[in-house]
Amino acid sequence: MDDTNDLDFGSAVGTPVERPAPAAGGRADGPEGKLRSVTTALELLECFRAAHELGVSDIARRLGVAKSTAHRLLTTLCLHGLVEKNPETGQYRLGLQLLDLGLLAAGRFRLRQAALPLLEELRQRTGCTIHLSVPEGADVLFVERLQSMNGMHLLADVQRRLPVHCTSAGKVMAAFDTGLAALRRDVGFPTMTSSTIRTAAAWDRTLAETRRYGFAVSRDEMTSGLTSVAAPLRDHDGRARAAISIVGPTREMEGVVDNCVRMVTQAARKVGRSLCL
Amino acid sequence: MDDTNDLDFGSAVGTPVERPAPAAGGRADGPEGKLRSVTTALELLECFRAAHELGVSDIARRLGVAKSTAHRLLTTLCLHGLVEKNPETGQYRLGLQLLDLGLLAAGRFRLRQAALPLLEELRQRTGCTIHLSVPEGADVLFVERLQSMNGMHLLADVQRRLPVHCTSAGKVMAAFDTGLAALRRDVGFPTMTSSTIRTAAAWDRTLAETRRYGFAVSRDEMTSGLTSVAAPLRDHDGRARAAISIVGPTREMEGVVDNCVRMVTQAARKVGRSLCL
DNA sequence: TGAAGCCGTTCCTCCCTGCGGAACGCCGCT
DNA sequence: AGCGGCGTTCCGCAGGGAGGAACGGCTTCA
Repeated sequence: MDDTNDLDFGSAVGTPVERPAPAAGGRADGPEGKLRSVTTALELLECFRAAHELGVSDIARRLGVAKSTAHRLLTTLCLHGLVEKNPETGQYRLGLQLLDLGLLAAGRFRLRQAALPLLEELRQRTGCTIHLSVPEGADVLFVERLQSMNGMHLLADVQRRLPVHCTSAGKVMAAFDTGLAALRRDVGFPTMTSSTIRTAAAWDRTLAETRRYGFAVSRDEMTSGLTSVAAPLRDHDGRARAAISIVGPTREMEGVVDNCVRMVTQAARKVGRSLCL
Repeated sequence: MDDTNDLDFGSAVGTPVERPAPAAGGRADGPEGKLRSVTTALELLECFRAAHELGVSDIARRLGVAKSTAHRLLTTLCLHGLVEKNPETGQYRLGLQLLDLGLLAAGRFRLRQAALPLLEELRQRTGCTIHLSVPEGADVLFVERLQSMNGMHLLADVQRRLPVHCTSAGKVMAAFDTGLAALRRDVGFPTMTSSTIRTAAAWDRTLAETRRYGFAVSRDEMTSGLTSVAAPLRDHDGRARAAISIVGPTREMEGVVDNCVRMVTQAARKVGRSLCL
């Protein structure tokens, strides 16, 4: 039926994905469709792979359900904008909201895919651990982490989610995302080490500085003994959507920060370009 | 026509969903949605606007439903690939299938949007009616039609969906889409006028020729007295996804076909480029 | 170190929701 | 007119889908 998904997604990508195979295309009772109506709703959407516009009866036939059922599903999906009714023809077609959700998902995936090779290159050239992160609430979430031996004992217990104000990736994203910066200001600045930013004034100062330079450095602000350098990935509006960062032991980073800044900035720019952000 | 401006929702998402007390008949009809489970499933997807990865309990809280309900929804969505479970964190995130569906919708919409200004330009420069079409089954579907005075009486009753073998747009798409060509060959070649293609041999010959030239002309093949010229919009694989065509009275088109070919080809190329197909 | 608090997952029960079928009004075709 | 499509609405019945409790695994804190 479908499954001709030739979009080259992260095949060589790190984390695998738990997914128990698509429900075998046939009608009949899906062996393990748990929520009937949700399942048929999704099958309904799949129908639009075959045709651009479809009528109620047509869909009912394809799904093997009663006309009334198809109609009910369609109006529900319409309400949420996943499907639209073409007033000219009275037929239904995929809606903008679906496009919107798809783009939401796309952002995350394309990001990782486009970034990975460059992250790997960074790791090899620096010998440090490389992070790819996105903002989430008032925190930064590490989407990808390429570990290195260097200072591993310090990184071993690093979380996947950290407050935005004590990581270089967080600072650089907040600098180019006023919403994110404000969110953290509202939530407050928990202290992690003696170097952690702890006042709104210091926060704003840091952001202004970061905006000026275009990158951020965090020295012992999250974990003492660890330094990181980050550059933002910005979309067409200039808003930061992600960040790439290099993390290493502070004492080993001392002399090479400038070099790291150069490399991470360049990598971020490259990824941004390849994504047409 | 149905322009994208009248999307009344899109912000209808944030509604905190007040739960009717369990087991109490407090109707009060949910703010939206006829199918409860489908609606909450979609609201669930919307949750991922706020955060990249979410856990079961978190989602249950956001939706105001029981943990088990959220879990059931998630596993169902997982089965269809709209959501994935990150085995590392045990959390859920948007899945590839969603991206895929989004792209499906995107194709249709971005196409029209990108093409419209160029179609308008074509209409003004040619004084003819301009069509933007996509394949659908073994037919061609007109997604957009910019009417002109020219030969209006002939076009008045033109359908929105026509067999692929008797329109220039259909021929040019079939030429660069073997699946489409085969589908029409299977379905057969209904005769519309004396000029209509009526054998598989003629069909294949026409397609080969079209491939060679990169455009197609239909003279009286659908409606006698009407001539059209079409150029394809091809994706990165070279497969045709849509076509732009110029339609006019045969007697007025006689001398200007070459000109039309030039213009329609150029317009198609421009649209293709702006879509990064 | 043990208890308490999360978490995700499973099971069970009961009632409401969402199913199919029938009926309606509307078209285009014969 | 009659027929056979369409999309839409209504209704009654039953099974799907809701919540809640229980379980095992984890982290946290006293």
